[in-house]
Amino acid sequence: MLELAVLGLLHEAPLHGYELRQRLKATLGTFRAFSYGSLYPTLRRMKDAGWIAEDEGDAEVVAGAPPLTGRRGKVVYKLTADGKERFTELLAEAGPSAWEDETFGVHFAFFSQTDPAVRVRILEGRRSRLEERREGVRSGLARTRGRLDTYTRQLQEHGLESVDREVRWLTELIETERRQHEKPSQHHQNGT
Amino acid sequence: MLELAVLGLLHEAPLHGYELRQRLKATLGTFRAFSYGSLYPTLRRMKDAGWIAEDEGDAEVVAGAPPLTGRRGKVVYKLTADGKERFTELLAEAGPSAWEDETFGVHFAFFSQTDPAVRVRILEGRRSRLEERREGVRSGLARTRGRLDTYTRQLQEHGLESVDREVRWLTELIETERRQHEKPSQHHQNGT
DNA sequence: AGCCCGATGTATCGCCCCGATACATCGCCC
DNA sequence: GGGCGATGTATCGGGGCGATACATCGGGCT
Repeated sequence: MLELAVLGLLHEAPLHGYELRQRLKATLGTFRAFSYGSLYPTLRRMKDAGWIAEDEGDAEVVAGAPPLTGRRGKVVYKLTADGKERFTELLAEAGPSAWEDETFGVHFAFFSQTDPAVRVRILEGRRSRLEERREGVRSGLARTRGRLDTYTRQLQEHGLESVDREVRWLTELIETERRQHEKPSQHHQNGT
Repeated sequence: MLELAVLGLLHEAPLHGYELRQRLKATLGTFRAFSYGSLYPTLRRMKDAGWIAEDEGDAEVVAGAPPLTGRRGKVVYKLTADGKERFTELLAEAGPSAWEDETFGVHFAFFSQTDPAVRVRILEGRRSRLEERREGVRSGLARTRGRLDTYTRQLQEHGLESVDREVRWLTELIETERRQHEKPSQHHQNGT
């Protein structure tokens, strides 16, 4: 997951760890943060795998700064060719894991780099996943009607509404996608 | 976390692992599941710590079933005295960790066993945590206005609305709590 | 009668991520 | 000249998750 996010951010510009984290927060918004405790090890893993590389050569971007005594300084990372390939690969995969809570958000954040058909696939997958969950909670609520204390019931209902809200959001997004999808070719409606 | 949840569920009745998981899903609703991969190790840890104990003696509840050749059978767990104490302790703590996403839900699920004053503390803590987050995202959105691509912006806005919705939910709950809090003794109504 | 399958049931393993913590420097204000 | 908050890199322990393995039970299908 973090791997995909890092790939996506570095795809736009080289960054160092700290900045990467800021961008992560800004890009993913409310639903995910990724601590340094995950970021740095991931960066190391990705470097070892060859997806990213240190970009020490461009350190002169900060040349206006003082001589830097013995200091380690920032480590700027950039995507390698393999990394770009890997990014494309991950974006195109879009398996069932992509409709999981956390994963979905990361995929969504990089939708502008994603193939339109894949976008729709992910949105629909996410939606049906949520619909299943909604049904599960609904039937559970119906089955235990009355036997639940106030707080538990309220928790369930609040969750239910949240899920429902996201389903409606996804539906809107899917419709928008389809509308834009129609332009390249002619109008043609498809079934399931 | 799981520890608190298990304590809470066993506080009502002895259960075995599988059933515990079902209850977990039914009680926590949409926001958390807890896999067996966490449950069983936790059960072991808690047993070692002395909070829970195997309740093999009551295995006769299923006495109607066949002789059970050499089968291991269900392992039913129940709370020990220490476990009950621990549960009460955890419920009363309600430190800042209790307003974190995952933790809050678990605490909330057992609100009916929680001291009213603590309930309000948790709800308010949770609310201010969310308000901070909301402000962060809001200012971030304002700062990067326009420079964001459609999808990233939409993700942020959706998240923002979700947070806002939960804040309103919490506010309602807090008001309800306060109203009930006002007549701790007897018939003495007329509120704010 | 024979068979498969899905629900019930316990358990482990490797991986990922988080929070806490440590340490160092920078720029700035007082 | 001192402190302090932001910037910056890094590690560690622990908890949770998904995948997986294995076993039994009840029921339905043929």
